[in-house]
Amino acid sequence: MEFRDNEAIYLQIAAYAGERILLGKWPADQKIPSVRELAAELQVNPNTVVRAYEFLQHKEVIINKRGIGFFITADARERVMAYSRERFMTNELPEFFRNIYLLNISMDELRESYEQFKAEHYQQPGA
Amino acid sequence: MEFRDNEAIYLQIAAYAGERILLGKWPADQKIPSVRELAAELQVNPNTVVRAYEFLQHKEVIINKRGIGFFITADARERVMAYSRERFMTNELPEFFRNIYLLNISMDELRESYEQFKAEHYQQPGA
Amino acid sequence: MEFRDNEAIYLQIAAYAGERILLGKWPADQKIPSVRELAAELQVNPNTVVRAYEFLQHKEVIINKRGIGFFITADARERVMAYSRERFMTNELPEFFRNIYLLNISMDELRESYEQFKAEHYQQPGA
Amino acid sequence: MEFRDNEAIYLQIAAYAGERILLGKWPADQKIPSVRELAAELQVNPNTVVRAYEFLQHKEVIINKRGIGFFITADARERVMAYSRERFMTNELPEFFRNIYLLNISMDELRESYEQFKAEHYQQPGA
DNA sequence: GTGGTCTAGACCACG
DNA sequence: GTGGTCTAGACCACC
Repeated sequence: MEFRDNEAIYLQIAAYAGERILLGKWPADQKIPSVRELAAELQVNPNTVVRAYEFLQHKEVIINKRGIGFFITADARERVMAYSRERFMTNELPEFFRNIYLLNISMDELRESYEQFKAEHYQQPGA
Repeated sequence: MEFRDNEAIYLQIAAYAGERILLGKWPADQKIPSVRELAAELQVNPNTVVRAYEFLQHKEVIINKRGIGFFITADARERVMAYSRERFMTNELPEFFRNIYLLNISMDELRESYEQFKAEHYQQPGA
Repeated sequence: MEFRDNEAIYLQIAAYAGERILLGKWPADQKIPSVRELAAELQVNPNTVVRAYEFLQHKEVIINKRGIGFFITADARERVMAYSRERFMTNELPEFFRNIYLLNISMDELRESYEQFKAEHYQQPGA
Repeated sequence: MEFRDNEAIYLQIAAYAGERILLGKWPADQKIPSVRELAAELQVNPNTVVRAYEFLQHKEVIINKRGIGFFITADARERVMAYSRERFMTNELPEFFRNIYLLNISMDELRESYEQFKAEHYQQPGA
């Protein structure tokens, strides 16, 4: 995994976890990698993973079973969806609309571009 | 003017200037507010406006006539359009597509929401 | 039994044992549950019960008869009372007073709340 | 300032700030010490103060004005009162009642002890 | 000057 | 083994 430098690494890790949850790859009650494991895998300092997990724990997306590790909460999916949508609506969408207006980009262009994006990134293998 | 806290203030000021240029409110060759004027108006540190103007100057959108002030360059509009579009396409759009896919937001929802946004922000009163 | 997450589980188990002793439910010389029994009942790691029993043994509240099990000591009640009171007076009470002062909670409120607490938790049914 | 070792230092710092706010020593809109200042004063690592300030910021008790520092929010007092009371009621009070019941401590003893405590710690000089 | 982040490394309690 | 905390030190963007 490679990190963009315009966003804190620990937030990118949290976002990555959120994405896995939304995609159903980390179902409820499943144990997630330990701090040390994930740090080794991502080649970051364990403290950075700790910060990411603190964020998710604070959002009640994961929960710590002491001495054992972190687990996905029962309603993690709904929670991730909720705060992601919240963030999207208030932070990203107005900026996005402002940009496409000023740059004179039409919704039809977007639709086309989006189809291509989905095909590239989320293509189902059996298509 | 109020600033979002997820982006540097000087960049928001530069974006504000870019918007005025794109909307034709700051035409070519026009003098723009002095650093001190704008700092006072926006209630920010003058250094912050300096950084914004440095950014615009570096993009050749404004030019400094020493002792007089900053002026919009002849092809400012094209330049703003160019680098804004560049930034939009490479930075924002992929992230945006990823989000609407994960959050399951349809293009039809977006279209509707966009119409409302335009009505609220860019509606000319005498149309 | 459910555990609070602001205190070590083994200490909560030890406190639970102390409570039973103070309430006279575990009289002197009585055998207490084996480590494995209690671990199974509380659904915790046996090591956790071991630590709780070590704590109580160190306080001379229980004693190990090898091959047989743990037994309540003759003066267990007095010992529990002593160290609990010690802990209460030096650790909890000052913090408690500081809190009710800052939060502006009166002793009358407390008295009322306490009566309710006793009624809920320690009311004997046949009174 | 000296720290107890049964609670994280950063939480003790946050609690110290909360106390100052409740006592009116840090009124709304006031700037609080910078991370580095407070770290030097308390002789802890700056990161530890950062964690304390993160906690308070998350509770909306302080707010960061970028490049300037942290400031007490307008309703900081109410917020500190709210979450402190919440914590007190759910975490400390039941434990406290359980203890005084088991230790057979009367409310009259407490009242007396409390008066003494107040006299020692919060005595007004002009009495 | 301000806070924000990250690394490296350590120690600890807990299960 | 697990996470939680702290230190030391560094670099950075920003105001």
